[in-house]
Amino acid sequence: MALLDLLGRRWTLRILWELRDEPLTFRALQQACGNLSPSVLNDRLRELRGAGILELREPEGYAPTAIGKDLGEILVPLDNWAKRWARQTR
Amino acid sequence: MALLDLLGRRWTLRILWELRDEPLTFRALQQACGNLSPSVLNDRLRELRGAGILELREPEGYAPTAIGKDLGEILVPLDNWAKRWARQTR
DNA sequence: CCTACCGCTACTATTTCCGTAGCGCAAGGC
DNA sequence: GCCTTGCGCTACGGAAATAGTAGCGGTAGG
Repeated sequence: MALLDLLGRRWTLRILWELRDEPLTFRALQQACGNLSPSVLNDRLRELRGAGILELREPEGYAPTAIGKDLGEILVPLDNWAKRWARQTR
Repeated sequence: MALLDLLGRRWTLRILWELRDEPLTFRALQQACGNLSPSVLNDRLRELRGAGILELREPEGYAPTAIGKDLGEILVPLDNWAKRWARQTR
């Protein structure tokens, strides 16, 4: 799975998560991720755009492509799992 | 999502993926991940054990816990998505 | 002109990761 | 006894990724 190499980078999953329901500008995305470094953010965005998962739509900002949206939906069961998991580890 | 911080580390997803259907020993797991450094592998294993997702079962090796198995199953749709994605980006 | 926002780059410091070697331990031959 | 094999794992130095801060060039509006 080459995908795991792409997703297994810091912030990649988080970025997809933040963009799951609305486009965000570069800076809004940066804030949403807790003011992460613009250098790293730009690296991730370049990778995700290169992979055809995200795109930059002026003037709304960054948004998932069609296939990117599908990937975003896979994160929903992941979120549900995370809630159960948080309940258990507490 | 604190989960994304945990999963958004190199090799974490890959480790879960490799353990999805059978337990592996430390070294077998290391091989399965392309001979990754034992130091990093041990870091990830410690984190995943601390999170209650994996456990070390003697003598079979590392295996997902009950809740860890559930997480592993979420990776299946992710794999399906990856196949479609690979077809498209080609 | 000045202000405000945009995407993004440059640079350095810190953290993480990689690669290699090898420890201590237990089990199985000989 | 004692040698080999495999186990989980640690130590350590160098390489690479990430973080943090400052600021560039561009556009739009007052």
